[in-house]
Amino acid sequence: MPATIRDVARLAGVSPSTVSRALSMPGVVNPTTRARVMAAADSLGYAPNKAARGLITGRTGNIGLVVPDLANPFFPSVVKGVQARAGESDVAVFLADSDEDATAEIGLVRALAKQVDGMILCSPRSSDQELIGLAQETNVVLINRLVEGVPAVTFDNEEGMRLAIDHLVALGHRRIAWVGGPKASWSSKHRIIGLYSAAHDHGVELVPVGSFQPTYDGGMAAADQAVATRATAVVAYNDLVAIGLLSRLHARGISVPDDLSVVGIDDIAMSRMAHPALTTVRLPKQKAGRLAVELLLGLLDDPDPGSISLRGTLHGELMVRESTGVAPDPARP
Amino acid sequence: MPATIRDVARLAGVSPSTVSRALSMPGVVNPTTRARVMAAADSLGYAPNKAARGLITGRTGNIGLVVPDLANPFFPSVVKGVQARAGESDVAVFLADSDEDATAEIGLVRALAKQVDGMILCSPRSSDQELIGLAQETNVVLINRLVEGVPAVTFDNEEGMRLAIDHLVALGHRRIAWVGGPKASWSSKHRIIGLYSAAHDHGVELVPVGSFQPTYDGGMAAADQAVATRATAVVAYNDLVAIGLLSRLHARGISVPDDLSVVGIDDIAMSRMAHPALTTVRLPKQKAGRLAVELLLGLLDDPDPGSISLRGTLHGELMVRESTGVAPDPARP
DNA sequence: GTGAAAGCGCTAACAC
DNA sequence: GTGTTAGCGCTTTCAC
Repeated sequence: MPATIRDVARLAGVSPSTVSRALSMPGVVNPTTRARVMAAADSLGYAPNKAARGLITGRTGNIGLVVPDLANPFFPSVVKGVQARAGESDVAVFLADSDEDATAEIGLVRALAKQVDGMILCSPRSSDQELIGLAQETNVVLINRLVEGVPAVTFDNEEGMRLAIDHLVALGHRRIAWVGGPKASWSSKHRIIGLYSAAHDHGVELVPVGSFQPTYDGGMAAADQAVATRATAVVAYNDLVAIGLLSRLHARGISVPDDLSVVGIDDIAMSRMAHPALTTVRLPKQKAGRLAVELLLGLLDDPDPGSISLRGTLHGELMVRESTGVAPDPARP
Repeated sequence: MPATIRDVARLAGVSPSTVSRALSMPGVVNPTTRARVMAAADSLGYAPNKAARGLITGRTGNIGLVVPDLANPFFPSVVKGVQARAGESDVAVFLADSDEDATAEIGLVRALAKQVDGMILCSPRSSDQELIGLAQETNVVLINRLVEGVPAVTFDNEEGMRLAIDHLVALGHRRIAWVGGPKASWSSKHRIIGLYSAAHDHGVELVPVGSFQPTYDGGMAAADQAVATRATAVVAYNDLVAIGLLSRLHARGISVPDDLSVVGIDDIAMSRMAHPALTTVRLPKQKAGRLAVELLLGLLDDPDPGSISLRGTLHGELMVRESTGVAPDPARP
C-alpha cells in the first residue's frame, strides 16, 4: 500500500493540511516545517494520489490523445512530441487509437473526458459539428485540422506545397502530377490549394491524378495513372504514397528521378531509407505534439479563450534527396 | 459540469446506492427500478467518474504501458494490440515513452503506478532487480523480457532463429553471418542461442559480426563487416538493421539476393516496402500486446499468482520475400 | 502559520 | 430490494 498524506503528516508531526500546503503551496508554510514534511514525504516515498486530488480540484493532471492510426508512421512522432512535453509538466497521457473510425473517435473522447483535463485530437475523422460539440464539453486542441472556435495546431500546407513546386520548377519540370489523398481530408484540401496557386504563379501545369488511400498500397495503385499523365514529376499526398509510387515505378522499369521525379510530404523515417531516398516536405511532427500540449495547458490555466493564442501554425521544410532531379529532355524520344 | 450519481438518483427517485448497484451489479436490483435508473442515467448522459470509483474500489480501470521508443516501428504495433484489447474491456491506457532510458522508465512506472491497476512494460531497459522491485509494488506484465516471478509475454526467439536458418540452409547457404544488436538485450541473447543451435544442427557455420545499434544506421554500419565475412547470407538483429544493410549493400553494388541473402526479424510494415522486399521472421506484435493485457486483467481478477498462467509465448512466422535466394555458386570467381 | 472539519463522486457495509 | 452511513485520499474553507 502506498503512503498517504496522513502517514506523512504523522511522521512529520503535523496535520494533513500542512503536508498538503507544504507540497503544493510552498511559500505559505514555515520553511522549517516544510523541510520536515519534505523529509518525511520522501522517506516514505510518498507521492500524492492524483485521482483523489482531481476529485476535489477538478484537475486530474492527465490529458488524452486520440490518433486515427498508430500504424501510420506519422502519428507515433506526434505522440512522442506530446509525451515529451506533457512529461515536462508532469502530466500523464492517455492514448487512444480510433482505428480511422469517426464514431469510435467520439466515443473514446467521451469515455476519456471525465478523467482528463483536456484532449488532443490528432487528424480527427469526425465532422466539424461533432468537434464543436466536443469542444464545448471539454477542453480540446486539434492537430491537423481547423474548426471554427476550436484551438488547433496545423501545418502550413499551402506553403509546404509551394516549397515542393518551387523545387520542381527550378529543376525544369513544367508538367507536374498530383496524386491526391482522401477527398474529405482537411490537409488534402489545403494542399491542393497551395499546389494550384504555386503552379499558377510559375505558369506550370498541375495534373490531378484522382484520390487514393494515404498508404503504400495507395501509391502502388496510383503509379500507372501518374505515368500516364506524361508529367515529368509527381507530388504525392504523403510519403507513404510516394514510397508506394517508387515501388511500382521501379517494377515497371521507370527510373526515378531520371524518367520521373517524386516528391512526398511528411518526412517519415522511412523516406530516408527508401530507394532512391525520397525528396519530401518535412512536417515538424513532434513539435506539433509539443505545441498542442502547450496550447492545452494554457487553456487550462486560463480558460478565457480571448486572452491566449488558440492557434499554432507550423512550417514545413523541403528535404531534397535523390528522388528528384532535373526534368528529362523533352526532345528525347 | 457532468452529471453525478446523485443527479441520476434524484431524477429516478431512488438513492445513490441503488443507482450504483443498478449500474454495476445488475442482477441484484429490481428490474423496474433498474429500468428507471437507466433511463434517468442516459437522459442525463451520465457516466460514472472512474477516479472517484477507483478511490474506493482500489481499481481505476486504467492500465499503464511503457515503451522504450515509439519511433521504432516495432512498438506502435504492440501499442495497437494493447489498445485494442484494453478497449474491449473498457480499460483506458496511459502510454509513456521512456526514450530508451532505464532511469526514466522506473520513474514513469512509479508516477503512473498510483493511477493504474497495473502496468505493461514492453522491452524494458531496467535491470532484473529493478523489475522485480516494481513487480512487488504493483501489477506488472513484461513483454519481450523474462524475469523470475514476473508475468510476461515473450516471443520464441530460439524457434524464430531456427526458421531463418532452416530457410537459408535449404537455399544452399553454408556460411551465415549474424549482425547482432545491443549486447545487453534479452532478445539478443536468445536469438544467438537459437542461431547457434540451429547452425550446429545443420552443420553450417555461423559468423557473428559484432553488436550494432538496432536501427537503420546500425545496419548501414554493419554492412561492410558482414560482407567481409564472406558469408553468403546475413541474419540481422531486426528489420531496421536489415534495411540499413540493404541500403549500404546497394550502394556498394552488392546485389541482394544474388550476391548475398538478407533476413530480418520483426516484419515491420517497412519490410514489405523495402527493395528488395525483405525476408523476415514475423513476430505477432499486436497479439503480444493483446495477450499482455489479458494476463494483466487476469492478474487483477485473481491476484493469486499460482492459479493462472503467468506466461505467454508467441511464435514467429517466416515471411519469404525477395531478399533471400539460393546461395551463389562458390565456383564463381 | 497551522489544525479541524467538510466534502469532491462514488461504493461497501449494514440495517431495514 | 433499497436506503443510510461511512469513508477512499486529498484540498480547502474557516477558525485560531
